[in-house]
Amino acid sequence: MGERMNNNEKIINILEKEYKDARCALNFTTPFELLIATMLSAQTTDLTVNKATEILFKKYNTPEDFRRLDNKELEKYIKICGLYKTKAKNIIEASKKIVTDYDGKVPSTLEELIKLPGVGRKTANVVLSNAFNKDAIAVDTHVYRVSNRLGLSNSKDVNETEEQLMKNIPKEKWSNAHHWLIWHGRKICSAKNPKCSICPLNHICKYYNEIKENN
DNA sequence: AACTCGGGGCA
DNA sequence: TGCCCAGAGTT
Repeated sequence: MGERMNNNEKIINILEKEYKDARCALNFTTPFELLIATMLSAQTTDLTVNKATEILFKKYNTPEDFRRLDNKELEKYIKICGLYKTKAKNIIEASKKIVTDYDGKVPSTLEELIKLPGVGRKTANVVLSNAFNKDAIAVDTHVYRVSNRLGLSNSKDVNETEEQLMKNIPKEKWSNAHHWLIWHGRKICSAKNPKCSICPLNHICKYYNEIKENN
C-alpha cells in the first residue's frame, strides 16, 4: 500500500518477531504470587527470584498465609534476593492490607496497588498487565533505557516514558511490549557495552546512529 | 536529588 | 575482589 511505515511501527514489528516467545520471566500462578515475585525482584534478577519463590510458594501462596508470617520466617526464604528485611516487612504488611481492605483479593487498579507498602508504579503495572490483562506498560530500568535508545521514547522519567510508549505502540501490543523490551535489554541492549553489531534493530536505532556519527 | 537497603552472580 | 542487578521509601 502507499503509506510507508514509520520508525516506531518498524521497531515494534521487529521486536515482536524477534521476541515472539518472550513471556513474564517470573514464576507465578496467581495475581498474588506475581505481586510477591515482582516485589522481590527489585535490584536482583529473575533467576534469583524464581529460586526463592519456587520453595516459598510451595508453603505459602495466599495473602492469608503471608499476613500471619513472622518476619524472620519470611526472611529465611527470601534472603537470597537481597534487601530482604525491607522486602519481608513490606510483603507482610501488603498482605495484611489485601486481606483487610480488599477481601483477600489483589486490587486491580493502579491507584489501589501503589498504596500497598513496597509497591510502586513499576510493580503495579507488571501486575496489571500480566495478571489482570489491563492496558498498562511497566517501565523498569531496561524498558527505560532501551526505549529511549531506540527512539520509542525520549524522556527523563518513568511517567513520561509510559505515556510516550502508549502513544507510540499500538494498544493491542502493550501487554507484550514491555517483555520484548526487557528481553532485548538483557540480551543485547545492555546498559554497558551493548551488542549493537548483532542487534536486529541497529539500522533504525537512534542511539546506534548517533554512535556511528560520532566515530 | 541523594541516600539506603543487600545477598548472589559473574568477570 | 569489585561491580552490577525486573525498585521503592525516606530525608
